[in-house]
Amino acid sequence: MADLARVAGVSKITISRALSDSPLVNRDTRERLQALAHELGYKLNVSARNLRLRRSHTVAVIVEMKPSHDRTMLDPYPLILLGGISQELTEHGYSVLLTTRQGATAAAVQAADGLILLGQGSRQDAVRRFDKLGLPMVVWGAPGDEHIVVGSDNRQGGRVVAEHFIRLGRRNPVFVGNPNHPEIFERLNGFVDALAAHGIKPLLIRRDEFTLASGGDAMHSLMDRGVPFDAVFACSDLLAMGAIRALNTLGRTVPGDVSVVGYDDMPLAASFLPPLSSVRQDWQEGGTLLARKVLALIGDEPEQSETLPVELIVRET
Amino acid sequence: MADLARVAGVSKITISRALSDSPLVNRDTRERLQALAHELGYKLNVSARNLRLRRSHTVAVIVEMKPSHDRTMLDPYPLILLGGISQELTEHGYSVLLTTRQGATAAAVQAADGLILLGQGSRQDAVRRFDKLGLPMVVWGAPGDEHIVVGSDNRQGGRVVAEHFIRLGRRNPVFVGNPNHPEIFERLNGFVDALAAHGIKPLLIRRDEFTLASGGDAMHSLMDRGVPFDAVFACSDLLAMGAIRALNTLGRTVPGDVSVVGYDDMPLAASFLPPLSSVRQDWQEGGTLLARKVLALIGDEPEQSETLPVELIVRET
DNA sequence: GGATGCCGTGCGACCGCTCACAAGACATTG
DNA sequence: CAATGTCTTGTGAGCGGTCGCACGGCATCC
Repeated sequence: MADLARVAGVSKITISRALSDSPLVNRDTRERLQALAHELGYKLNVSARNLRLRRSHTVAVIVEMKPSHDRTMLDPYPLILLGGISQELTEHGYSVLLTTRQGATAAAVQAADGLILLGQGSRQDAVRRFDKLGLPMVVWGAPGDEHIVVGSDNRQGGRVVAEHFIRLGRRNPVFVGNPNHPEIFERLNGFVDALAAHGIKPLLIRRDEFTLASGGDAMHSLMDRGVPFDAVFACSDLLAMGAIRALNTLGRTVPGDVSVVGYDDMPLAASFLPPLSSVRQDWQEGGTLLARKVLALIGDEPEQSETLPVELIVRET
Repeated sequence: MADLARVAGVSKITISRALSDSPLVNRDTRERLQALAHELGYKLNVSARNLRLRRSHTVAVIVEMKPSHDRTMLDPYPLILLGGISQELTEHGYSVLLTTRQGATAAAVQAADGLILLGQGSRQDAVRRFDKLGLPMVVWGAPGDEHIVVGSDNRQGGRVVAEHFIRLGRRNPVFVGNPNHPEIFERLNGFVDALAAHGIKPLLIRRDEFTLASGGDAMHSLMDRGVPFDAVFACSDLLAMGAIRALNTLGRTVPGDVSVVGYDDMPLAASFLPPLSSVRQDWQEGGTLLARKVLALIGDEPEQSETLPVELIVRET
């Protein structure tokens, strides 16, 4: 910058002002200096500016990346969140620093202006760990009192499925999933409450893995125990698909004998045989919202948790 | 750090050295200062260090994130790459700065010590754009002369499928995919070459989208044209699944009448009905390799392109 | 005419860290 | 005893920006 100043015949500070479009410098000078900087291929030193301004224009996104550990970062859908976040932050001149929980001790994270936590659903302790960094922070998941949380309305998700089953005349619904996970616990709650209004109490089959095998396994154990059931609410599409396959093998038809609803509405759900009914969340919007709230917090504006509506996509199952 | 130094009764530089485990300071002093720093909750100012050291310990990963634009960042599998990259970089004290091509002009990218490009397969021009940053750079994709590239052996991928078809006695194979994409072009080449050794010339059905619908559509157009075929090599699992569904609808059995092989071996492939044969790439290893090579380049060590072997998983189709 | 104001620009300091270099304490050597 | 070396610590500078404050030039006002 000193070089540039010498070439242009002005002082460093004028360059600095010109490049940041400050109205303090004369319009003509400003444009001349900007053109010159561009021409000479001048690149601002970000580290220097970060040091002086005491901010980094960076938001750290901390994800759970351990494979096969309830919902992992490698699931495609949570990743659309990342897309939404990235887009929104980029638009506002911020960068995304991607880390795992393990890597979050790395130096660069501490330099971030804000924090977004994804997929930490079942680990409130992990979330709390980041409190002490004292950074503006927004969390994806089920709302709680401790943090600013953005998430889908999982309770509504459970409710709409319950109402769907009621409408179909189902009387013995089953819930398959892991209620330790706060988001799924909410789905279960919504499901149970809405059914209770009709005097129905669903059966809970606890399954921690979100896999086809796990869904199939759940159906087998149900049949083995001889429990009567005519509807399955699986808290992921893969579980639902696994369940349907298993039911067919076991000689029960879907949706004839049993109705099945999944969660997330993954692209394949529509072309599954039979096409899978599923609850859709707006991940993209969620990401945008997460980003917007961190930015607001960074700008010292007050913010609050927010819940996004979900939509039941009724197909054949 | 000055404060810390005052409290500890030493100079700034001794603190600095102690915290970076420099052997220059006495072992006891070092441990005492480290303990003190930890106790007082001292956090190194990363921006200051970056400025002084003229490096950021950050690698920018540039992905293609536009939805529905050949392979997008939102496909799950390319994302395992990101997992591998992240893990390897974190282990070496580096951070991942995630950006899209659009966001890559943002200040922070220029501060990165290195660059990894993902999913820019069909846009060599885009890749070239980053050359002028003059940063150590590694690209995922098909090998070329211009850059250091890490990628799967797509040619081998095509070859093993060809050999598989030959072994099954198929004489009229079809390739479905987008040959404009360099990686897929390689698959096609390997496929064509291996078949040529047996005097067979496959048919190419050009499809740009990697969707079920597109796969089905390809089969319909084949049947409409009355072209005889007994094997389909689809360059993605979704295309393959769509093709199988369509073939069934059209009254042709898989694998009775037609053999089908997909690509990527996504988790659902194994539980598809019938279980899908597919070519598997080692994404995780690819990510690790990408990261390792950037780090080497950053450390001024010479590096070269590398190709990873693929594996044909033969299932029922 | 001098006081007052605005506009555009520049000087010097400083953000927090680490480098080159120096220097004191002590042991070793001839 | 001085010369030399090793070990440990400190001094001052500077990485490349931006902030507070000051300054000169010109128009405006009474």
